[in-house]
Amino acid sequence: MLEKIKTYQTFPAGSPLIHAGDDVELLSSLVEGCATISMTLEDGRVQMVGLLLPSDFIGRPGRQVAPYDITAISEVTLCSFRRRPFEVLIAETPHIGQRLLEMTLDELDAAREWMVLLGRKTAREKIASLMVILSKRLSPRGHDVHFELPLTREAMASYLGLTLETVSRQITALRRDGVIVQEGRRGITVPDLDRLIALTGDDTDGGLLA
Amino acid sequence: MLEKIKTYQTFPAGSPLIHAGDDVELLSSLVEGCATISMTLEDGRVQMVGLLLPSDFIGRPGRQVAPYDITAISEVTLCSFRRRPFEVLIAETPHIGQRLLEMTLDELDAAREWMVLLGRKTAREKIASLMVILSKRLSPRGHDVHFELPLTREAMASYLGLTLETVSRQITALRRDGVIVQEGRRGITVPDLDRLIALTGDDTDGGLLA
DNA sequence: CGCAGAGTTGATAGGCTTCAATCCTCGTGG
DNA sequence: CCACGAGGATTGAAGCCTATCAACTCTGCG
Repeated sequence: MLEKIKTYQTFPAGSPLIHAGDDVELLSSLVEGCATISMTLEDGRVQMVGLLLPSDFIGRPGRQVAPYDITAISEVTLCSFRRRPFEVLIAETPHIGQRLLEMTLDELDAAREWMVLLGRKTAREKIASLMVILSKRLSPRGHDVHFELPLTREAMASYLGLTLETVSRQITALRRDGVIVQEGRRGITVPDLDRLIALTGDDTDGGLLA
Repeated sequence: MLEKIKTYQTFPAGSPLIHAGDDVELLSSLVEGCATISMTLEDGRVQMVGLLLPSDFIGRPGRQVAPYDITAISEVTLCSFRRRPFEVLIAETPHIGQRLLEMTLDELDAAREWMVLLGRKTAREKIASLMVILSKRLSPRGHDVHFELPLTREAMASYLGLTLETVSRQITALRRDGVIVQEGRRGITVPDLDRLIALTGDDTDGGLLA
């Protein structure tokens, strides 16, 4: 049934997909590429509050107005549904509603983990944490841990609550210490993931690190 | 039907209500008092990731293991339901599921707004933001803006990603500037709420400030 | 009265930001 | 084919905000 109302769209890198305050008529699933969720203060300071990778969902059933800016940072393909038919579908199929609640709870957990990072971690720990997150989401299973950074230094800074200079310095430091190996500007290999994880400052038992 | 499975319980200030990693058998609604949601790093640094005030919900349907510590910071009264019957109720009444999704989305929005605070705001802006939040939730409507701080300086520091000394200094500074008036250690009056809001750094148009 | 916990205030230090200059890298066009 | 340009990234120096360490004050209560 979803088949009937879905459409695919592709946007170039840098496209604003949604602007805070807009009326949102389309709910989407990110099929390919990478986008960011961000908020801006009065004087222009920006904080990224979410990173969207393939399989992530964009938009909220039951909410007309977008609370955040969403921007493509690589070429992005979306699979979109019009709001109304989708909301009807949810109302009729409790199972989908439950799944949506599950996803929202996961997002909430991720947001809270990120609050700990923003509030209490050092620059070094922040960078290590980001690398671990990206390793888990982008590195193919089973192989050596390797991935391409989908973010510029500026975007990383925005996500981590740092400046781009500090991000650059800390990445340089991690490379000097042999914790990561760089291939070109964006390629990252992690020779020993446990060593990287040890630098995140996270409590290694307490449940959340699934 | 909820009537049949609900029980009331009261806990003294300081009680740990839930410890991260625990199996949670009871879902609750906070009836009276104030509690905090917090996470702890390896070496003991603590970040509060949520503040629970009357009418807030504790626990997640469908999630057995608690991801956070929840602690009473004043005497607290909970209205609790056993997990199973409550989950059955949700499955049978889509309306409740929708309400739960609504509440979770609200929490997510609050968490993301807090990420901006933690990542980008100055100490001054953080304190001002907290005061505004507490004004909105604790000050009786229609009167002058006045409330009692439910948090110690340390708890505020934990919530704001600061130290308690910095919190104390900034509160002193706000009082010196006449933005707030203190009555005793905990009483706060805000003579001009707009002036306080102007100090939060928040963008005053873009949607989220409902 | 005196103690304990919460809060305030002061001095110092450190980590990150800011400002600035330079270096890469890659795509473009002469 | 290679020089050139522009945006991204790195590196350096200086300064500021907040943390840290420490002493002291206030308040309520046994």
